[in-house]
Amino acid sequence: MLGAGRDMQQVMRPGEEPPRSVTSAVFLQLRSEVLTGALKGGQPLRAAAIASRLRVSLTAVREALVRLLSDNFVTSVDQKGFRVSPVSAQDLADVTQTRILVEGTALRQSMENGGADWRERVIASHARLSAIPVRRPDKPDETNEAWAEEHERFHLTLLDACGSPWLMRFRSTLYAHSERYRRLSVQAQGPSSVRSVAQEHDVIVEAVLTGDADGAVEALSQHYRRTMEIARAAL
Amino acid sequence: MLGAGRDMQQVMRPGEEPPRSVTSAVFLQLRSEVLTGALKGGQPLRAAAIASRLRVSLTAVREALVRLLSDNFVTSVDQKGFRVSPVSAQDLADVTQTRILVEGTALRQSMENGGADWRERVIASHARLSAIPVRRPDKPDETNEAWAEEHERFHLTLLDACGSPWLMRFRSTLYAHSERYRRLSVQAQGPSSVRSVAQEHDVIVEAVLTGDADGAVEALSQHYRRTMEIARAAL
DNA sequence: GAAATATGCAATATCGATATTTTAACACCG
DNA sequence: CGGTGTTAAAATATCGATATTGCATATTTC
Repeated sequence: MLGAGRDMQQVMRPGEEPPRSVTSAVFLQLRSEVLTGALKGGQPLRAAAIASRLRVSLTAVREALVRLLSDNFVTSVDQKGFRVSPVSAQDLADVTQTRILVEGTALRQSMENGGADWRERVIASHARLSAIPVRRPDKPDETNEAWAEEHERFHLTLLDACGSPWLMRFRSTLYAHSERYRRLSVQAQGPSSVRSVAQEHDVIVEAVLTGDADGAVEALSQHYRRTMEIARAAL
Repeated sequence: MLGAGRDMQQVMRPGEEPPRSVTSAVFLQLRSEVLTGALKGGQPLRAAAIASRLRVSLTAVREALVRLLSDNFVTSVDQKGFRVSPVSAQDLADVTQTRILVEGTALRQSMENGGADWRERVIASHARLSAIPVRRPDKPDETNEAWAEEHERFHLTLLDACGSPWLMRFRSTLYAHSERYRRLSVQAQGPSSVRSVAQEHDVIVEAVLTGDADGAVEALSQHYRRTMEIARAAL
């Protein structure tokens, strides 16, 4: 199965290394499937079925499922197995609000702590992101994975001078959940609505470089609220 | 092993049900040992050794270890196994600061959303906590487990009207880590320093009942900063 | 003598098989 | 009918054994 990564398109996250164990490979695969919506919220995850589908032992699948508990992508009850965590409008609102709290705080601290090198990395990451189209011309109704990866890297860079491993940990989880909702909405509405995400990023970066913390946090918050509004329509 | 819970004193957390699987029992046991300091920060966790100590299979131990990753009580690297997460002054500061952010926000929201029933539960929980001595007369150099459980229940009650599952989830993790540091400091300094924790709780409750959100958050923050100061001395 | 490579051992990871528990279908009784 | 107990099937959880990997030490090579 360690070779299976090659024929199974997986959602990659910044700084993530290729799996060095079967369990990790299964974990990445299942996380991808939850994230992209191949596995739907509320759906039971039957270890045996997954094991035979991925040609892997039960043990490896169980361990991967337990790992998914960390991010709250699955839930479990003793003797009753695992389920994909459900999606809901309430959860979307909660994810968004909590994310604004966590990332807003982290952004402020990043702006305080970050030096010239940090600002340069923000500029560079922003430039890289701007160069990637949100949708690929050949597949306009799916998420462009290259964009998605660079998009997280950009938001990560904005915050990574904050100096708080705990905030960054929570950020990571909340980002992943936001991303699940975003992908759901992309699937639901097709290529039609092309929102001006790029412009929103521009506003954030400008405020950051100006040193306007309140403005930057507000722009970031708006960015997430808009993401939420669009995703809510898709539920 | 499911019977082993009886002869292994375990740290219980509010609302936690007794384990219905071997894996859960091992998980609770190991979490207790990390929390109480029986397993020290940085120490490798050898699955085989734990399995034979607890008379349980490797699989159960591995699953329990993977579950501990959720709370960041252990870390792991593929092919290199598991380690107890280290403690440090920086981490203590980060836990405390992040906790103040999360719980401060949750407390504000709780005060907005919570009705008369909530305020009554706060009063009741505070009363129950006040009736339990911080140290048991017979074992003055250990944590009184009954107090510890009610103490978390009190802090939980303060926030549980906030309406944000995500904040409550993060709260739970941060509380557990704070508790680890607190227990380290109790062991380090013995029964000598009896801080006026009860008074600090009184101040919080008074502000809550008065409807003074800023005061309540500030009192809560102070409470945690003092906890941190004492714990820092023990590192 | 230092760097690179082999070797044995200890620890991790994976597997297939088995035990236990839940679930749902169905008969039985009130 | 509605509830209750029984039981077969399905799913989860656990185990012991094996394969794989990493690490420290010894050995070779330059």
